[in-house]
Amino acid sequence: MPTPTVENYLKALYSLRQRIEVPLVPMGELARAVGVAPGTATLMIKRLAQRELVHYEPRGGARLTRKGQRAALDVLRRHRLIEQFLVQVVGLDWAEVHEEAEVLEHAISDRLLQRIDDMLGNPAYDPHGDPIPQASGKIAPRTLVGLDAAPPGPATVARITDHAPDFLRFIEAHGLSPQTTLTITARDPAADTITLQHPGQPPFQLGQSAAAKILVEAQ
Amino acid sequence: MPTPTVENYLKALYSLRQRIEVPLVPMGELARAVGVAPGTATLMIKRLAQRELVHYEPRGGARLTRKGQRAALDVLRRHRLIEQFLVQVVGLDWAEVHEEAEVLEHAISDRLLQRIDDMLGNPAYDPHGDPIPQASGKIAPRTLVGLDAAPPGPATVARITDHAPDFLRFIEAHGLSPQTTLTITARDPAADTITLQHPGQPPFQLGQSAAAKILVEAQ
DNA sequence: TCTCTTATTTTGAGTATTCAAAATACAGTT
DNA sequence: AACTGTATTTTGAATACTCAAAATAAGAGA
Repeated sequence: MPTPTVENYLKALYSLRQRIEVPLVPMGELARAVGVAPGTATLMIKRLAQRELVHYEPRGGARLTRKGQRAALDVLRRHRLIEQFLVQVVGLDWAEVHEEAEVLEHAISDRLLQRIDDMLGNPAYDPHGDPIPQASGKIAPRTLVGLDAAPPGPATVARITDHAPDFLRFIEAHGLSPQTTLTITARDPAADTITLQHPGQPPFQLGQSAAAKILVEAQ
Repeated sequence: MPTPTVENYLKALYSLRQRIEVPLVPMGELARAVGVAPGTATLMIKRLAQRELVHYEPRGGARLTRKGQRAALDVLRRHRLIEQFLVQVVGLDWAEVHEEAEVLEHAISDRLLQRIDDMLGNPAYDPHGDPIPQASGKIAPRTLVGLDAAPPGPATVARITDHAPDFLRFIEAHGLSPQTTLTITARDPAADTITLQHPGQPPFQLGQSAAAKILVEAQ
């Protein structure tokens, strides 16, 4: 029974390992992600290593063990199912649900989670297009490309990797929510922009860094 | 911003003061209600007194201040709205929702609570018939009598004061849920039972202590 | 090899909560 | 008025988490 704090460290470790493709997550990174002083992260990681949730190399960094990854996926499942529930059933704005889920994921019981999963019909993705791990810990595999790296032509938005409310509102306002299909009409490496177009609408530009946060189905 | 622990002490103080009609709640009572050792309760109450949430008389007991009562009603509101939501929207069994709400009441945001309140149409009562305090802290006043003290004749169940899952399942199985109307046909002080009857059904008995936990509208 | 910078670890200390057990106060006998 | 039982308070210690600042290690450059 990990505490909410422990769950947050595991979750952070999991997603940092996804982003940065490094064998070990350095303590500084982790501390920043969790929002604590570096020394605090070191201390906590040593405790987690004792519980065999992480593998820790002093001055090197840490990585989840299989056991730790299992626990992290469990939290992620709760988080994403709650997000989907809040949008689908409760009708909250998808820009707001991340913060809510951040807290509720540590409070929800297995029974309630199960009920929610049933109500939603075992969804595979949350409102941001993030895959929802199954109770077994399995995740539906998908190959996605950032909009910045996708070839010109038609594309279907699959996932938004930045959950900041402002960014999500921008995404929504520009019709870039998951499931939307649009056309990549041009790419300008010099200006660092790509040009997109919705059917029957004027084309518009997106900067490279914003485009990178929008993943589309790989053709 | 009280911690979950503090909220639980305030809630316990509030309901103990309802049940037992005493000016001060003794530390022993409180400790038992919160589930901690007596010394722990004393310690905590002294801290709460410093924060002006309770009035404390050493060797006498404690009672909520106006500020403390406000905070307690706030928790109670969250708890009961969550219960009503879980039964009404999520479809959980009313015997189970108490424990769920016990945890979620400390995790839910004001925004989500507001949304739930709207969805449910500002309910005045939760599934057990307990009144839901309004955001302002007001509670709809009602005069109820225990089934053990109600006069013979027709009666409408309004509130079940014992939230133990087993008892609630018993209540449900015997058609004694809130809103149900039935007839008190007899009262036997010697045998310590009262006899009830649903329209068109055979009468049945209830012991005095069980009957006391079932409140009906006072005629 | 020496030195410097930077990241990491260690140390000392604080908050919030808890318990067990010793000390104390009170109330009710006798 | 002394005695006893019970409830309460105090004390000492533990757990889980945190920070700030001092100490240390490792890599980069001279």
